[in-house]
Order: sequence, then C-alpha cells, then structure tokens
Amino acid sequence: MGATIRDVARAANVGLGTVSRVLNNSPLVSPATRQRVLNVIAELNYTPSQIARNFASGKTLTVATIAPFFTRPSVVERLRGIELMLSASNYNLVVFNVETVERRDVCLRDVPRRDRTDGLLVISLSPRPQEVAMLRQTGVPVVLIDTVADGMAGVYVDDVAGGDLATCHLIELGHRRIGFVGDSLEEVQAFNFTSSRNRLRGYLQALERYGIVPNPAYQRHGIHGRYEARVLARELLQLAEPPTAIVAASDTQAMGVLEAARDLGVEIPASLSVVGYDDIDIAEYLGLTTVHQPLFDSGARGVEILFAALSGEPVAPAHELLPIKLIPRATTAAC
Amino acid sequence: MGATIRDVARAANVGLGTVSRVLNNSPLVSPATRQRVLNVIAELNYTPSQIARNFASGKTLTVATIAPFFTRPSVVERLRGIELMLSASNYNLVVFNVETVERRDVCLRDVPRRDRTDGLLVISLSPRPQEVAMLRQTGVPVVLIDTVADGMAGVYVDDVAGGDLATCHLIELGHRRIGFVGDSLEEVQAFNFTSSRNRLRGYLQALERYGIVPNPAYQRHGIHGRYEARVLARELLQLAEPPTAIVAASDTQAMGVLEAARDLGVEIPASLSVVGYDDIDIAEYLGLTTVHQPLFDSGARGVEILFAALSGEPVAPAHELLPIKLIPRATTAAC
DNA sequence: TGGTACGATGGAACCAGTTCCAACAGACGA
DNA sequence: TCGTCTGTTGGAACTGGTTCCATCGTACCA
Repeated sequence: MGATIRDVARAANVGLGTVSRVLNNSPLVSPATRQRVLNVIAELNYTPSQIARNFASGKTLTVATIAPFFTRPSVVERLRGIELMLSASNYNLVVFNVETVERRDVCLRDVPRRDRTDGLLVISLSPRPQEVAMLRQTGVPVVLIDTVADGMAGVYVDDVAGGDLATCHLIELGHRRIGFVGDSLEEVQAFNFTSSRNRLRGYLQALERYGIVPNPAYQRHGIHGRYEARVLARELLQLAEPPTAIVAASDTQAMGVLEAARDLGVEIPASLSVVGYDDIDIAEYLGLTTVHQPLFDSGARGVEILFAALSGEPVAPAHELLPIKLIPRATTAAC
Repeated sequence: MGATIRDVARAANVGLGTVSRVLNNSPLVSPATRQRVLNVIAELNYTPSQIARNFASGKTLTVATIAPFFTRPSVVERLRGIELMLSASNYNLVVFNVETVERRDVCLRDVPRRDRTDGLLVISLSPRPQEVAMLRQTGVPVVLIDTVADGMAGVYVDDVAGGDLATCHLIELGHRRIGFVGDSLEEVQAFNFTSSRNRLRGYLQALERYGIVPNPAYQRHGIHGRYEARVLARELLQLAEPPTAIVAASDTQAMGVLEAARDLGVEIPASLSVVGYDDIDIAEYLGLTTVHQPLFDSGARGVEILFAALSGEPVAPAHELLPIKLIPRATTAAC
C-alpha cells in the first residue's frame, strides 16, 4: 500500500513520466518498456493513489446528483438510470437528497464547484435565472433531468401534454366533471418544481379545448404525498356535485385518491375514474391508469449528455424531449 | 476562483501556516491576526480547494455505501437515514448500486480503499470470511447494515425472531397449514444475503415449537420480486390442500402473494392470511400485516457507528440489535 | 536580572500524481 | 556524411493544501 510511482520508476529503472504514461495507456511507450513497468507494478502490488491523481489532474472523477425526495419511486428510478450509466464509467455518484427548501438552496449553491465535482445532475428542481447565472459561472457542466431552465441542457417530458393526455382520456370516456389533485402551490414555488404546475396547465388546456368550463372548486392542491392527496380527494368527493373523474399529478397522489374513494365507498371505476402520472412500479399492481414517462431513461440519458459535456466542447444548452404515453388500466371507465 | 492559500498569506502579510490555521479554526491564532486573514479571504473571494485539502490531509471526506437493488423501498429508506445523517456532517455520500453478483464482488473488492473513501457502509450483503480479511487489511472502517459478519461492526435485526413472530401470529390465529415464500436460494447464496434465510429459519422454528410438521411443499423460493412471488404463491394456492396462510420474506413478495390470491379469487383474509416483512410505506396502504423493522434508523445508526470509528480508536466489532415488531393489519384473520 | 515557559508565527518539506519540455538514439533521405 | 525527423525517455516543475519544527517576543517566576 505504501508504494508510490517513484518506487516503481526506480525499481523498473525508468523515469517518472514513463510510469505515468504506462498507467494512462499512453501510446508513447515502447512495448518492452511497458512490459517491464507492468511487471514491477505487479511485483510491488502498486496501485496509484486515486486521491493524488485527482489532485494532480484537477478532476474529482465524481458526478453529483441533487435529487428532491429521493425516496419517491419516480426519483429512485431516475437515480437507477444514472447509477447504472455511471457504473460503466469510472465516475462515482455522489447523492444529495433534498427535502427542505433550505437544503435545496444550499445544495444548488455549494455543490457545483470544480474542486468538488466534475459534473452535476439536477433532478426536477429548476434553477432560477439567478441560480443559472451562478451555475454557469462555476464552469461545472450541469444537466437538468425532468425540468428545464433557460440556457441549461437537460432532458424532460412535456408535462403540459401529459396533463392534457390524461384529461382527454377522461373526456373521451364521457366525463365532464373532472377534478385535479396536485402539489401545493407554495411547495412548488419554493422548490421551483415545474411538473405539477405544467400538468395542471395541460388539464386546463384539455378542458378548454372541449369547451368545458373549469370549476375552481375541482382543483385541489396540497403537500405532495399519499395522505395529503387522500384528504383533498375526500373533499372533492364530498362536494354536493362531486367530480366523476380525477386527474392526479402523480401516481402517489392517485393512490391517495383511491384511498379516499375506498373510505367513502365510492366504486372505482364505476362511480369514479382516476388517472395518475409517472407509471411507477406499483401502478401496474394497482391497475392504475396513468401517464407513462421514461424514468430510468431520463437518468441514463442525462448522464450521456453530461459525459458529452465532460469530454468535449461545451454542449449546446438544448433540452431533449422524451416521449410519454397513456397507459389505460382498470381505474378509468366510461362515465 | 484562482486564489490560493499563498495569495491569501501574501495579501494578509502572514505565513502560510497562519492562513491554514485560520481555515481550520485552530486556537493558535491571535484574534487580531485571524480577523485580518478573514478579511483578506472575503476580499479575494477565496475558497480552499477541497481536492487539495483531501490530498494533503489524506482524507476523501467521502462515505461509500454499497447497496443491493437500491430501488427496493426498504433499501431506499435505509439510504435516506444514511443520507440525512451525512448531510449534517461534511462527508459526502457515494452510492454503489449492486444488481449482479459480479458487481457485488467488484464493489466489495475495489471500493474499500483509503485513497477512495474514508469509510464504508454495506447494506444487506454479508462479506464472506475471506472478504472480511481483505476489508480489514485495507484499514477502511466498515459498518454493516442489516446483516452481520464475524469480526465486523454493524446494526441488524433478528430475522429469525422476525420470521418466528410472523409465523406465531398466524399459528395463534389458528392456522396450521402455513406456506412460506422467500428468495431463491441461489440468489441468496450468490449475494450472501442473510435475511431471507433467517426468516425461513424463524418460520421453521415457530412451527416446530408448536409441534407442526413443516411441509416442504409449502416452502417456495424464487428471485426476489413481486412477479416471481406471485407465481410461487399461485402454485401454493393450487395445491390439492393449499395453505390457509402464507408468510412472505418481504412486503414486496407479500404483494405478489396478494396478487396471486386476487388472480384465483381467493378472499383475503377470509380464505388466506398473509404476513409480510419490512413494513415499507405501501404496506399500510394495502392493509398488509407485516413485521416492522426500523429501516431509516438502521441507516442513521450505521452512520453514527461509522463516525465513531472515523474519529477515534477502532470501534469494537460489535453488532447492534434493533427492535422489530408485528403490525397486525387487514390481511390476517382467524382460520 | 536571568531563566523558563508558552502563545503566536513563518515557512520548508511533504502528499503522489500529471504535464511538458529537453534530450537522445536510430532511421532515413539528400 | 550530415541534417532531419520520429519515437522514446527522463525528470523538473507544478497542483494547493497540511504538518511540523524552529524562532521570536513576552509574561512570569525565582
């Protein structure tokens, strides 16, 4: 464990540079010399110090990921895509979980530093213009996953189209009184999430296209979570004229809606249709109709874009659109 | 971004060592000098290079975690405990996801190196004696979470007791024909998981204590997963004399059992009782009776033990036992 | 008044690689 | 025969901190 590159050089009777060249697979070493050095390396059981390499080369061989609520199934699946991609490279994955606004801001400010990480992935949290400027200034390549921001690169899905898709599905099944359960607006704003907001926009857009006047009483917002969604959905179902269908901003929230229906003895899908969003693992189990988005791929593709930025010229700050599709299952039916 | 400690020293008209002392909050600096240095630091907008610090101090300020199938809800929850604990320190969390045996072996061999990480957490994967020896040789402090190995420190739950607890619960409800759905023995062996095996042992132990002869046909093993468990459970339920209750080695597998029951029109809990293990988030939603274990705490406590090892003398290779308890819900009833 | 102890300070040496330039040998063409 | 070019090679300089030892001034004590 104590052998250094100098020990190797001495023992192999070559220069420091030559050993370094062998370690880095430089072609500027004669086969004979290379072999001699390799022999000595094996003999001394030498492994170059990663930490010294990082220091000398100025690279950390690290990719940082800032993920909000990384226990949410959708986020975990994105992380899996990221991890799998990185595991095939020699970059390590450093994870920052964000569950409070303070931590969001701290992470976005402190993590992107050249001496801490070579590249940064940000999931779902959209940096604000001022933050974009700071990020750019650090010189650390950043790729956004599941969100967009002016002047940044990333992958995303069209959540407006997704919200529209879910709502259209219900309208075409004959529903007219359609509710929406989404994230609390304060939370969305504090974290600067974009998806719940856009899904709501898609919901409204679909209603409008079909000439349905949106009923504000049908739109409920609360902290993201099954329990909170359950409470909101119960309110909706207890209205004098309850909706016959509900669009949820995520599968987790859709589960809350299903719970509320169960609480009140409302039959699914006979008396209430429910559409979720994300198509997480459990959705199939529950027979939940939902909007599928490529979660794993979003992570993997994000890493690919980051790699391009790491190993070449600055990548165009373009956003790549991933496809979505509606998966009809057992929680939706004709009105 | 270009300022170095030497620039600061020059500008503040002090020595290198003094600046270093200020940075590290050493008491060996007079208040006046400290203030002067701090002013210059602010003026030059200087931040010490993390990478250089790491190199010079020989620390990586990194804790690595090797986690098998880190998308499984139980693993994610442990990771959350780990992340939250680390976020309060200045250690970063580097995650290695293990989904194949090859990667297990590679990670266990390559990750624990002093120049890569300061400490290592291993979730659920028990190192074999030979691996324990190698780990020890590296000098990297290691803490096991959810498993044990001779000569290593860690936190765990008594899975034998847990399997026993689940089975007793069923026996006391009057069940005698009790099935078990667990992980494939090859998979368990290849990864060297301990929990499924121990839960089976607890199941057998409980049967024996009550004088029930275990029926080998009632014990099924398959790759861990909902779908596989569903197939296994279907086999069990289609036996000439099917079990009236099933113990699953995890909540995920219990969900597969519930699906199988649904497939075959078997009423839960009227005709079949089901007990899971882990008490993951979704268990409550499903009304699944299960054995609760402190997932979050296991991660957090693992980090605490690791910190003790990092900042002091070698910790005793002791295993800390965390409590478990049975949570009776709606999937179990009297026979 | 001299000796001692201690707080404060400066800076050389060090960590273990990478990078880059000078130098050299041998092949080859003029 | 000499210059040139190319493929190899050696090693100084560099990355930016930490550590530790020598030094200095001053307060305190005998």
